[in-house]
Formats: sequence, C-alpha cells, structure tokens
Amino acid sequence: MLKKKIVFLLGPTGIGKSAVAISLAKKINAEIISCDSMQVYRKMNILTSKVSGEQRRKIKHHLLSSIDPSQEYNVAQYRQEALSICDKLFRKLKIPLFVGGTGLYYSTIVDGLFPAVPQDKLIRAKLEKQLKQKGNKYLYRRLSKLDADAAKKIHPNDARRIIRALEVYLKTGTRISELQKKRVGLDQQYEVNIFGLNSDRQILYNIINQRVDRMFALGLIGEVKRLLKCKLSQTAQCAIGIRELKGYFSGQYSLAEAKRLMQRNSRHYAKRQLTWFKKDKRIKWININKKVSPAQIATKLWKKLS
RNA sequence: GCCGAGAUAGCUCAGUGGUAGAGCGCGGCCCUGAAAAGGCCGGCGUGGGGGGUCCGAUUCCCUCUCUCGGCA
Repeated sequence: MLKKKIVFLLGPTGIGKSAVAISLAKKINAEIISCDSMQVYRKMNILTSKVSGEQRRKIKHHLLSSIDPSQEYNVAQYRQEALSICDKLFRKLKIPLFVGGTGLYYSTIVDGLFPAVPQDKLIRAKLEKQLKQKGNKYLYRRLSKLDADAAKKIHPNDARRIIRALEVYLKTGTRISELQKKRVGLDQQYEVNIFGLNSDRQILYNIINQRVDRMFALGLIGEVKRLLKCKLSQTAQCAIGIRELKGYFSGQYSLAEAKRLMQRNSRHYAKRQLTWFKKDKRIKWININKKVSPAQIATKLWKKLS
C-alpha cells in the first residue's frame, strides 16, 4: 500500500515560505498547517507577517490565528492539534503541508514528543524562587544528583532547562533523560518530504531588515499598542517587536533604536533557525539567491515530489 | 599655506618599550511542554607608508600620505 504523503516547507524568517506554500498547495491538493509558534496568535498580524485573509481564502490555513494572545501555548498542544488536523486532511484525501520556521514544533511532528508531564505551576514557582535565592549553580548541583545524564547535557547557566528537568523528576519520579529516549516519529507510517528555503546570508539579512521597515509602514505601532492593552500570555509576549517597542513606549529609547533592535533580533533569530535546520540531513534545500517567483519555486518543489 | 588633533578587529574606541584589548556588529553551536524563548563558544588584527633610536617599538624620534577641527 502506498504511504500517505506529508510535506514540510521550512526556512528562516522572511525567506518567503508563505507565498511558495500557497502556490504549492494548489498544485498538490494540500491544505496548509502553520508551523509557527507566534502566528498561532490572533491580533498579531503585522508583527508576525501573517498571510492576508484573501490568500487564506484560496488555501485553507490551519493553526494560524487560532488562539488569543492572552492564552499560553506550547509544543505539546501544538503537536496534538496539528496531528489531529493531519488525520482530518487524510480523510478528505488532502495532503498536509506544514509551513513555518519553528524548529521545535517541526521536530516534534516529525520525530515525536517524549511522554512527559505538563508544566506544574506550583513546582515551577518553587524552583524559580530557589533560582533567585540560591542561584543556578545550586539548582544545577541538585539536578546532577537526581539526574546526572540530564545534567551532563545541560549547561549550568541554562536555568530554563534545569528547571524543566527538575520539574519532571519531582512530579513523576522518573528522570527526564529516561523519558527522552521514548520518541516515536512519523517516518514509519508516512512518506515524509521535507524542503528548506534558504539564500546567502547577506541577502536574507537585507530581506529581514526591509521587512521590519515594512511592518512599521503597515502600522505596527498601532497593532502593538492595541495588543498591550490586554494582558499578554508569557508566550505571546515573546514575539520579536513586543519587548523592543515597549522600551520605546516607556521612553527608554527612540523609535529608531526600537527598529534597530527588532532588525538585529530578527537576524539573530534567523541564524538560530538555520543552525537548527542545517543539522537535519533529511531536509532538501532550495537556494533562492536569484530573483525567482514563488510560483517558480513551487513548480520546482512539485517536480521533486512526483 | 599655517597651527592643532588623529590614523589600532567590520564599526566606535581603550591601552602598553617586550608583537594588543572592550563594547557593538558578525560568525559558529546547543536545544523536547515559554522555542520569535533560553543557553554556550569565538578576536594573528601587514597596530596608515618609509626611515631612525633601542637587545626589542604598536608604544619614543623624523618624514611622507590621508582624515578631522581651527586660522588664513
């Protein structure tokens, strides 16, 4: 029996995934599942460079603008929702086309998520308190005693991961390093095709800088002001542009500085994305240094699929 | 033309008679329930050109070139 097909389109921020995806989706009878930790949020349209409503009407986009910015969100929730959408699409004989740049979300779809516990507010609050009072060295030593294997993989300064590892152990009595071995990926049941879009660094950086300029021209300031009127979730707050503009609103620095910071942080983000994707040898890369239309790239991808 | 200041990492600059740092930028990497987050690592650079003093000069002296400021 022929395996069901799943397609991924990955790449750094600004590279032009969205337009290519829509074009490709039409050719292969696919619907798009966004793989982006920030575009899931409503009311963050300019900020996250979401595709327009008009384009969304042409091809159905899932997990895009699906939750309110006041809500917390995380990988586990994403994975569950995304996989359930996948099933629905298969039943409609459609191909799921995952598009986005959030490496972690992508990896939990393709390679699975090990069975763990959700975050526990109480345990976390306690650990955060200890972190503040006794420092990260203390927490790290504690982890070394409880789960030496996990500690070996985590840097002593990486408080976030130390806390998570401790949390899992304290809650379940099982070491996170044990749980991490239990992952189930997609490869067995599906035909997985993974594409990556990339270009020379300098070209990418120019695109990113220009994109930030365009955000301001489109009314970014108004959008962020509106967002800040409500209480944003910890996750939504992390979108590049929120922190940077807050500094400007509170008079810490000029608008030009806020823009500069947004551009820089976006460039750094793109670099981290590439580091994540580059080591995944399953990705087939398409370089788009020369000016080519999204449709042309989509055609290229379509040929590689059939 | 004269006077003064300067010429050191991609940028802004610090410092020293025994061949050099700091911030920013940039590059590389890690990553499993906050991931657009969080964390780690990385500086041999013809010290503007030439000459001199010295065991030794980026550091002192001379000269040339260039840049900036002031006076004409």
